[in-house]
Amino acid sequence: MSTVYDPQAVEADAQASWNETECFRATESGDGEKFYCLAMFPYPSGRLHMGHVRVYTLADVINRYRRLKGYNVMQPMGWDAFGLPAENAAIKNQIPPAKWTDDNIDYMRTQMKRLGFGLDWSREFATCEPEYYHWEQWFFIKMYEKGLVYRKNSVVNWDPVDQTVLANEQVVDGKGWRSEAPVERREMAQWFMKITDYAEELLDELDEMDGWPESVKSMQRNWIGRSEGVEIDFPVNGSDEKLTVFTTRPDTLIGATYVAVAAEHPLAEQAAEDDPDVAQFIERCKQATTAEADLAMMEKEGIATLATVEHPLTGESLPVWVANFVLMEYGSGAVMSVPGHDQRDWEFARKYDIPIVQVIEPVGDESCDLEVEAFVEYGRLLNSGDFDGLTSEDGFNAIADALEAKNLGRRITNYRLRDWGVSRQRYWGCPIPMIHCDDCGVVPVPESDLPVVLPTDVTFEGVRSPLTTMESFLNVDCPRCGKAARRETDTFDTFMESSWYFVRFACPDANSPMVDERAKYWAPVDHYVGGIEHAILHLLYARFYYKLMRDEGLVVGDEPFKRLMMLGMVLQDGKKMSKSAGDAGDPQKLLDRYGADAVRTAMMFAAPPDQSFEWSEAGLEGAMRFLKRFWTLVGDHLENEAGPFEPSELSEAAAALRRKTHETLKRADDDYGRRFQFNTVVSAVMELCNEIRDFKPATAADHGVVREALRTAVLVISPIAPHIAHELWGQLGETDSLVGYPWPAVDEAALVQASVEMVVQVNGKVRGKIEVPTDADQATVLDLAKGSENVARHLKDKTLRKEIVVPNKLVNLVVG
RNA sequence: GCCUGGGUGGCGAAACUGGUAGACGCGCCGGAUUCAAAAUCCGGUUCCUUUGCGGGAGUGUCGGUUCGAGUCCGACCCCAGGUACCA
Repeated sequence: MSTVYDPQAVEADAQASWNETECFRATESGDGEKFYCLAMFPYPSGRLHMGHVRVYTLADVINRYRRLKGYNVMQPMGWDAFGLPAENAAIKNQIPPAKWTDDNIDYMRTQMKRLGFGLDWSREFATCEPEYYHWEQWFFIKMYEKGLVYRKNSVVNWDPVDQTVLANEQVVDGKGWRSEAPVERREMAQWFMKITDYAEELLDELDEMDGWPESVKSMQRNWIGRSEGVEIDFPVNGSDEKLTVFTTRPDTLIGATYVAVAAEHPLAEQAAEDDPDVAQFIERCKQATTAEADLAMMEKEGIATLATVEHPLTGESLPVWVANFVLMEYGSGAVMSVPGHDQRDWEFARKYDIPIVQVIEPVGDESCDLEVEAFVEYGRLLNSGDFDGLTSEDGFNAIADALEAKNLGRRITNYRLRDWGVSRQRYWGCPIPMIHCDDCGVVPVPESDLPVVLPTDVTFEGVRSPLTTMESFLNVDCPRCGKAARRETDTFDTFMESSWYFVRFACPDANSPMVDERAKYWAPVDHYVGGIEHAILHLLYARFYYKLMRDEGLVVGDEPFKRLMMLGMVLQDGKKMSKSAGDAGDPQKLLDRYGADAVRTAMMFAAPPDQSFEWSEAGLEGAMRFLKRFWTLVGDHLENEAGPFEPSELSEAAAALRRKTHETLKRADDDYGRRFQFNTVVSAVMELCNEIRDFKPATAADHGVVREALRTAVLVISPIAPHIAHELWGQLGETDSLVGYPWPAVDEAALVQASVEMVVQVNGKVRGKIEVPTDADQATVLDLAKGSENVARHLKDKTLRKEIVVPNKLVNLVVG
């Protein structure tokens, strides 16, 4: 054994051995219960950054730990290859997106291999390959035929100078990032998938998902946003039309003093025809982005129209306003306003001198002063005619009944969740397999003509998608009537690819249909690891897609991810890595200098998985030092002859080391398997190594105890630092592969201690420590506590009022 | 704005079920080794006070519950993620 730890040599050897035995290649016939371990696949942005190192190391730790526990583990890797950055690179550097993407994949794959992840590379694919997106197109048409796909108008960010649609990210301070022209809201026909049909199931199932963090379930619940309320019709005066609004507070209906509609609402457009001021206001409303955060923080503005509606219960005439905070995308694009009992309406009414009427009074001691703010709590109805005196709950029902009786309203369940808009006006994505025919309208591409292949030999002229001007792509015969027609040039949202890739990994070569029987063995994913930034969108779309696939008989079960581990962000300059500029996050130079094990150990040791932290190289030296010490510890030990030992005949010091060994084993098992906290596993192994260092073995039996401790340390650290563990395992004379070696049982007898230290508090402050026999009775403990010197001083001349004993932990003596 | 997290020494953190706050590591200080340095090894290291024993304060801020609060409750401040076209 070399006395110097050389990570480059050790790591090359270990990796060669894994490649040779193909120990990470997964098959359905493997021994043990199946375990599908998956980290969210990366977007090939260029080089790995420390955020990637973190997520893939964490997943690999779980992978390797599960193998030690006897599972048949599958851990694949692939590439989420479509996306905006490839197009930006193409526009900037004139490199075709396909080439840019392929180069990035090659570089990142090499880096991943260098990190020693136990991946089954035979399953690798990139989503930009026609063999993959073929099935996405196929499935989309299936869903179209099923009525779960439809087309409607929806708002986009329009850059009037570049004549193109911008992503929210490409809008900076309301201006296009390249043109710097103010963006406009513009409506366009787009494809949608009916995720709202599954809203109830997506919501209700969260309650059963024990393997998901509460915070993520809570975010998804709020995002889906189920609410019970009433849909109310306000007849439009001078027309047969009705203005329909939704409210969760019909108890406040009598207090409605106006209604407000979105700028794109037909009533607003009608009003604009007669009133240039309204027309001008509507134009101004278009000078905004589509981002909800911008809209929610925007100054609330509006303009009155001459139109009025009739209050459905009082018959009173209410003015119709056009307001910038009402959005056509949400519900019906209209709201009723009750300024007395809704804070936003109150502020709006104050600003524009609209009457504020109180129709709810508090029943408890809440303050209510409509001069100061709206009263938004539930209470008792007043100024509401026949409904006066009812509680809000009863008023809700009485008013809903009255509306239903007049056929001007109905109780409904409303969801905040909106249907999934999947159209993107971009080049580097999966072509939407639809054809536009002048005679037949929209016609799906026939199954036999799939896939619609994205041409990769393209040049960017300006910023618009090359597809829009590529005649060879555009021109196609209508599959229905045979006349000349045109292809859809929009591509899919990239969340489409990431919504089912994890099923495809089970059978990456399946070619009819999208997945085969192997998917039923591997899916669902048993442990899914990824960044917290995906808590809502990706995970919700993937859950939805899995249900769609279930309903097609392609997968079994209702949910795609049994256990979910959400990682905090690795920050750089206070920002998430994928957003920060430069390549300071590139791990390459760290791998060259310290090796993969040190990088992996430092990353795992830095923080618990769910916590965000600022990456710093400071921990690398420490990790490297630890690995060197570990190496030397084993080397020194091997100079001695280790013999067998009888646990009951060990010296006190040797028994203490054995106890530490088995405590470490127990703690690590709990941290790996239950708590999913790996920084403390590293600490535990460091502590064990420190105790081995401090132990002075005198006999062959003592060396045997050290051997057991080192063997345990190697096994426990192996999921985190697998290369050095592979080498030291062999050095310690083990001939079986460490990958998948059975995790040893804890010797409970080794954990038993004769006495424990207890803390003695007086009035909650620590005043002494006592050594007592384990599980000593209360009287013995109290006697020892009161007799301890410093404690006795604090008890002197005081009256003992209370004695609290927490067995084997502490005593608290309360004096007055 | 709204939803979800987070805030503990000089720094990364630990404290799992309300029971010794700061394990483990980084950094720093002192020592050994060395001609010297690097590397390595040993010791110390929350702050204030004390020669020492000890005493006091302390987990973002303010308040509460409790024998006892980093942990539970209420209000607030700051930071991060998401906010439907970044992925």
